[in-house]
Amino acid sequence: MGRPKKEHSLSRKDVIAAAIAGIDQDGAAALGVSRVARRLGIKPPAIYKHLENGAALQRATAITLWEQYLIECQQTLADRPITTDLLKQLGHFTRNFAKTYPGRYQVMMQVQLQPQDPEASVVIHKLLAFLRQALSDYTLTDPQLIDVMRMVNAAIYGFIAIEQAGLMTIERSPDESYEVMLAGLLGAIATISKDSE
Amino acid sequence: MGRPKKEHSLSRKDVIAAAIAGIDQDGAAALGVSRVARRLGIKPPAIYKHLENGAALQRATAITLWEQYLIECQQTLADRPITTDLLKQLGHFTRNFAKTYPGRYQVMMQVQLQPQDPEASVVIHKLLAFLRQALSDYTLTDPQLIDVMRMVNAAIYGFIAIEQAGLMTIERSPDESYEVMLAGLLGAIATISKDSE
DNA sequence: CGCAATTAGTTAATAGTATTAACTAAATAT
DNA sequence: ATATTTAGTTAATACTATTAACTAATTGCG
Repeated sequence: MGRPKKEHSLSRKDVIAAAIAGIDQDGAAALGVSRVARRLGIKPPAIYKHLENGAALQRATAITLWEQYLIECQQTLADRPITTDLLKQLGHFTRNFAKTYPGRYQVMMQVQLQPQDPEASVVIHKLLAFLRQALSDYTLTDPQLIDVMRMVNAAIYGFIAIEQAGLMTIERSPDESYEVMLAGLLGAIATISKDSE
Repeated sequence: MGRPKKEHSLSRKDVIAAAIAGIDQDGAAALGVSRVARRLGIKPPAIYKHLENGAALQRATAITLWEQYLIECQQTLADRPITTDLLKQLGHFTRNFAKTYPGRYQVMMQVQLQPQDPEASVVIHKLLAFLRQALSDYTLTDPQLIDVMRMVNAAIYGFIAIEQAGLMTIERSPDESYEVMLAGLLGAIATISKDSE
């Protein structure tokens, strides 16, 4: 038999949603053709009707995760008063996000997006726009902003990776340590910003 | 037949060396039980006589790569005059290393070392000692040094990942951009160092 | 020396993964 | 009503990791 029998068949979106649900339940390793198919109650080859192959499934899922992360981040920061600076709040949101959804965060950081892919390009530009807003205190050109995004993302990722690996050492609490790093990043941004004067 | 016939059998070191050779030739994906066994001319199960399982093979290989990276780095920086500051030179060496050995660098950054593992612990402490030397201009406590290593490693990794993914944008050359980021990191280190006064 | 234990392999089997090809039935569109 | 498209199927191929059972060569020892 070809199709099961009735009505509503699945879409690309459903596949990605199932992938994300799987990641939340079973970790980043659940992001594969077979695992996702099993969760949807279909056979693995059916996935190929919706996505080119396993790598495309990974990329599409990672892009969706970045989009959802950004939306959540914007909502969270919108509620809070604008007393402390936004970069620190962004840093804390991200660390929190990584703790709540370790699988999602791992996928976001490990799956390499392809800038040729228009979907990836769109979400990257959204992230840049948000970062510019969060850094409105600083004067940054577009390329400087990209430098900053790289550095911020990377530093936060590195911190979280080491923290989750249990590599944190005794003498200072991770919370404190994280504050110090975020402050350091602000120092770095100031340096970059000053450079252009 | 059990053993092939004669003399010299393989050691754990040989297995790891073969893994590294495979990574250099075919990329990080070559770091698997089957691929390494094929390269050694033995059957996959024989690998388990030298390493507990596939994950252990990955970790042991990553540790060896970090050790070799450190040795190369020390040699390279030892030759040069100490005119510019060492952190920048370390940054440039690392970016160069990643360009020369993309597979090795990917493995080093993606394989999570386990701090319980004494071998991993040893190499981490060696890296810290080297970084302290490179940052002798700054006054840093031990935990601050760890903060700095996190940040430096992560920022450089993020930069390189984005560069290798082709995500670099037009307006500024990657070289310039990298300089700016390293300068930013120095600013961050200064901030961290000042904090303790 | 000779025998036992260890070592480093083997083969065979299980189970999981991705992927392609050929097919089919339901839904859709002309 | 019929043809096409869609979303699935099954079957097959080809990898991957891992375990169990076995074996032959080497090593250690009385």
